[in-house]
Amino acid sequence: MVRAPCFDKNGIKKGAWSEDEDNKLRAYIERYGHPNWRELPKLAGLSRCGKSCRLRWMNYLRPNVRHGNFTKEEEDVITRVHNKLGNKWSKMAALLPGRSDNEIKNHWHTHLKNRASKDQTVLKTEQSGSLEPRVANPKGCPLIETSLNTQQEVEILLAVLSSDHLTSSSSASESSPCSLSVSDYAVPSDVTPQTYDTAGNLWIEPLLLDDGSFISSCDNMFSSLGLADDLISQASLQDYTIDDDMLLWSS
DNA sequence: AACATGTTCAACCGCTGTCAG
DNA sequence: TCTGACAGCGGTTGAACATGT
Repeated sequence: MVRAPCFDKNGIKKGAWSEDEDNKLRAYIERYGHPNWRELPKLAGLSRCGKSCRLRWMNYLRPNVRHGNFTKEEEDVITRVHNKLGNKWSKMAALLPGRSDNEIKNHWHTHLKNRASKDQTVLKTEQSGSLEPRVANPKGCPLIETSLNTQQEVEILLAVLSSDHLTSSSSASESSPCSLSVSDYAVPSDVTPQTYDTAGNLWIEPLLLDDGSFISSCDNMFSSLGLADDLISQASLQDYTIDDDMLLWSS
């Protein structure tokens, strides 16, 4: 299921990697690292281009890379992130240790895409005729947009809490405010992706930042939002607005 | 058994973002 | 500010394998 090896006009080999090539690449990187992919193949004695070496290393040879079936949890992460961000395979890979962006992309196209489109159809069918905002849907995983501070206007994506923790303020101002209470549960010190709290009812997705990094703990999350500890411990965070499918919030 | 068609996934390709000079 | 080199990303390809006729 791989491309047959061949050589281009410059003598650069293409196609499937042999075991010998893998061994050379692995041995070289383990010894010297990969400060310069372009130079690496020459130094490692490989007739490959730097890109090909990088791809081979990142997808198959680097330590801890995992292959084989995706778990239900992994598929859930992929589906949710795809719903929010689209084809951001590298961001998904960052959330799934040991999985490469290429593998996630392949898995999406071969297994999850059709399933997701079916789900969308069902969701639209269920939603038709209803004026309920998506935040009311417990599994709707609403997006929350915010900014780190007023200067930066850095939008971060939150896909934070199940809407069990989001309650509409019924008095309904025109902007349809919601409150998000963080006082009802203990904030775990190390919330990893796909984590439930001890009560089993808090689900937190890691927070994806514009720079591609993500926040994987509550402490990290709240500090990044500029929330003081005492506020975290006691407050209901007010002044969200619902805009279309999103919760909007400016710090 | 032979062929056609569909599926899977490793690898390639082109583009974009970043950074140093 | 511009330019070139480089790394990384995401779309696409194509060959092996699986399944159907």
